[in-house]
Amino acid sequence: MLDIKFIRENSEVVKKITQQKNINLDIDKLLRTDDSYRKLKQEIEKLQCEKNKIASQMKGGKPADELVKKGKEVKEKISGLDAEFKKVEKKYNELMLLTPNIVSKDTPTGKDENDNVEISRWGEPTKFDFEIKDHIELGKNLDILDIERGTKVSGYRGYFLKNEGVLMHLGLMMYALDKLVKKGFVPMVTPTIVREFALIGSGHFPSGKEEVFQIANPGKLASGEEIKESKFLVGTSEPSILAYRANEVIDEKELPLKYCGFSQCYRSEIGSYGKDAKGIYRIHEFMKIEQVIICKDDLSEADKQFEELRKIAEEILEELKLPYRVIQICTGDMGAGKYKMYDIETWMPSRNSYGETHSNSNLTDWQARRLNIKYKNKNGEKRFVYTLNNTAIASPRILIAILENYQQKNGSVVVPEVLRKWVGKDVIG
RNA sequence: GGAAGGGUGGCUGAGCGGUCGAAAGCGCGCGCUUGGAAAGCGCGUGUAUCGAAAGGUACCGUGGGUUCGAAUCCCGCCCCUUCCGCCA
Repeated sequence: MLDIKFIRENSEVVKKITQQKNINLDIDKLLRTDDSYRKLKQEIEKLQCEKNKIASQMKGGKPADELVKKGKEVKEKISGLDAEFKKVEKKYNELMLLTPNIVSKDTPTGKDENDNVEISRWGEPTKFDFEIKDHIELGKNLDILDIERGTKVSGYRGYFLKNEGVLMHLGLMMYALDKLVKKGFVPMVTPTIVREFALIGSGHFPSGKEEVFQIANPGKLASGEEIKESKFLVGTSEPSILAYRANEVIDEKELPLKYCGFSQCYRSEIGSYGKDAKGIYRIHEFMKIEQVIICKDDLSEADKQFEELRKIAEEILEELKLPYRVIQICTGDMGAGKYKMYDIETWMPSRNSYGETHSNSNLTDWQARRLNIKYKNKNGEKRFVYTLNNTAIASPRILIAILENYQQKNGSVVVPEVLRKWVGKDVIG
């Protein structure tokens, strides 16, 4: 969310960014709603003042008929206006939740992913002097990945990891976790089942709701039991970590807060049925270590943390010796809440291209406003915090890059050095 | 799953229809006292929103209702605690 005052005073800026982010939202309508929201509120407050005065005249003494009558009249007026106010307030809140964050000055303006800008590259696409196999074939031959039985059991986009596939998958998690803990991040195992407010807070709701699996629908079951509240499966531990601090005021001394969340992640992938249909690039569930930083509302501080998050992800890929590039995401490809965003893409030989493995975002106070997370600064003022996040590692997608880049002519796969401790061998196969 | 009791300010906790934005204690801040500190004493100490200000309004888990008037009464929901049962 943005500050409504900011929207009032900079409506042209907000309109422009709404358009640049391809968001279907009428800012003028928001402003009109805000206007009637405030007018109605003031009217109601005036009446409430009257109501309170009448009531206080009756303190102690016996109710005077005349006053009771007057009080009733005021009450009716209030309830009339209140119905109207509730409607306007609801609309206002809906529109506010859809309002996008502004973006950093260096964010490229663009329509879609084709306008993203590559800003750096590490390593060269791996060269092979033999015919390469893709991760599906490698995984099958080495008996570490079974997609056929995965779909048998789980359906489209299902998979099993087996043997060294599992050791590598979990080894990646432990490797990343270990690194982050050493860098001072607080490790967290977070809920993957969350209430709606967490997803509204992170900005995954209301737009993007179809991306999320809902696992409880309010209503009566055939058994007669009643489900009273919706529950959802998170697509990343970010919503859980942020909601962990919802409605809190954090002491400035505690900042920046650095968390790394470990969780299974669920994505419905509705709207991308035909996309990346093969292999384990686009799947319904995966594991991820996510980095989250909560810092004070200072752009240069946030930028520093943002770059730090990026550096950690790069360090991980470099230690895994996987070629990657960093892309700066343009306005049209960015997501409503983002102020600045990089994707890191890792070289995937079978795709003959880089594939997204990390996503790094600075949301400034856009999430903090939704979740009501503040900090108290040295002057005793309460300010909304800034929030940032980046992937540390997400698997099994990263296994595509590892298996394919590390494959050898005989079909075996060399285990990246940093993972050998967990896999227990140098070569698979 | 059964039974009971609860959710009040940074914390503990009183209030159970008007005098309550809310006692008291702790904590915190300022001052007095002191060689300095502790103790003691005095004063202050929630948030949001509208307003230039005076001041208004809202908030006692949350959403409704009753009432001239609700922290207090009634209902839904969320959460917590205790006991029993079941269980990875």
